[in-house]
Amino acid sequence: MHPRKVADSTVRRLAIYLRFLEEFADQGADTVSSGALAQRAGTTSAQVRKDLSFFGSFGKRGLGYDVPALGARLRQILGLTRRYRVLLVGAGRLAGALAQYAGFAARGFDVVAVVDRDPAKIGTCWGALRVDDVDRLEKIVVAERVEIAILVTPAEPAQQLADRLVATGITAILNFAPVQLQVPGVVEVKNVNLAVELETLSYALQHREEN
Amino acid sequence: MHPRKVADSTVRRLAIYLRFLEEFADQGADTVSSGALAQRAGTTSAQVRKDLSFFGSFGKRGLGYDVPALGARLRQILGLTRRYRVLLVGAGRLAGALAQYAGFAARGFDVVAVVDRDPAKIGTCWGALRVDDVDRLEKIVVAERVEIAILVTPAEPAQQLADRLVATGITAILNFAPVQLQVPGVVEVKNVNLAVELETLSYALQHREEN
DNA sequence: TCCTGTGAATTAGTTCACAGCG
DNA sequence: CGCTGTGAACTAATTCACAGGA
Repeated sequence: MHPRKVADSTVRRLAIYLRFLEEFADQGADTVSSGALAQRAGTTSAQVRKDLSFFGSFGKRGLGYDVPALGARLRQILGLTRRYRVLLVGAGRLAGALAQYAGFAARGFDVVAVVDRDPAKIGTCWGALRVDDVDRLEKIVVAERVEIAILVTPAEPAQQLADRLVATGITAILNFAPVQLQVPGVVEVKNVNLAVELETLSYALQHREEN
Repeated sequence: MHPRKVADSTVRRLAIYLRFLEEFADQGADTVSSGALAQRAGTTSAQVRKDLSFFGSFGKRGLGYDVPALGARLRQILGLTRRYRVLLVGAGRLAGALAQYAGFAARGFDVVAVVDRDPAKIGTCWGALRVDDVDRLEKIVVAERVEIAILVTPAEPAQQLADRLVATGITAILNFAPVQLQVPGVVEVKNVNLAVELETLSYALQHREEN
């Protein structure tokens, strides 16, 4: 049922399939084929079937997949049957965008606190949230029962903040700082580097004509 | 020199190496070994050497790589020896964060225009930028000589906007909308899906104990 | 017949290991 | 010696192709 190790690329695609499954559900479809999902997700039907097969077989031959059932199963696989309490470390513009981002709340990720170092930001309100002093990070993690931290700081303080987060027992970090965080093996880190994304585009532009 | 096809994963790592190379340069180092770069970037020395070897051999055996020379070469490979004119399509909070993001400007990506559909946003100013009407998208792309578009809209209008961008001749799109854009083969698209990143974290949390 | 589930084949990507140059 | 550059070996991921159930 749960294989030892599933590729990160597979997990990402499952999340994407779930998004399109919900779209199909909204349109009232009750079954969907691997081919139809693949088309929406930009992959192949074999890839969809293989990805799903790591977790069991939920399709009906000749028919496809039951839309609500597969959706429920994907949510279960992805751990989306419950809500998560998220802390934003850093209160810059990007943090502000993430705090309001409907896509997080819709998937069960609730931003419950924001901290920053800048006295000018501390105490200001973001909707229902109040920006707190980063000095109180440890207290906040405990009091708010934070499970996931999103690091949205410059590169320099990121490692030290990660160390403090890990010390409080946080085991999941989404890192937007352009550093490779050193953390114990039990801590899950996913890195997002927006500049790198643009740089891969400029690479592609640069090299396109040369083929 | 420029192989037919270099893996996306390699290009991403090159961008990351460049970031750490600049750090080494700031610290006054004049040479760096593949091992030192690997440590910072969270990979192996063999991986670093292999990645670089796709584009030539710039190291000195027994010594390592010349920091400024390798930096210049990586910038050249990644197409970062010039500046790019970027259009933001969508003027939400995330777009606002991207418009101000120092990491883009530092790498040569200049946001030269922002468009939105919402009359309440059109005409408002973001620093030196004025939010323009999305109806004028085609005119703006031409007048501002836009080369890269960043799509920061909800899912629904994204494909239609991509079609319009492609029609104007844009060949590079960074897409934050949770859809798989259908574009001609000459157009480069990179997708960023922030919710998917959190979902891979929740997957990891869900499955960690089960090993 | 249609579409899934899955071994097998293939392709892609990473790591090894060592020859060779500074 | 030390560290690069690179074929060879290995591992991972994707695609093929088809048996088999609805």
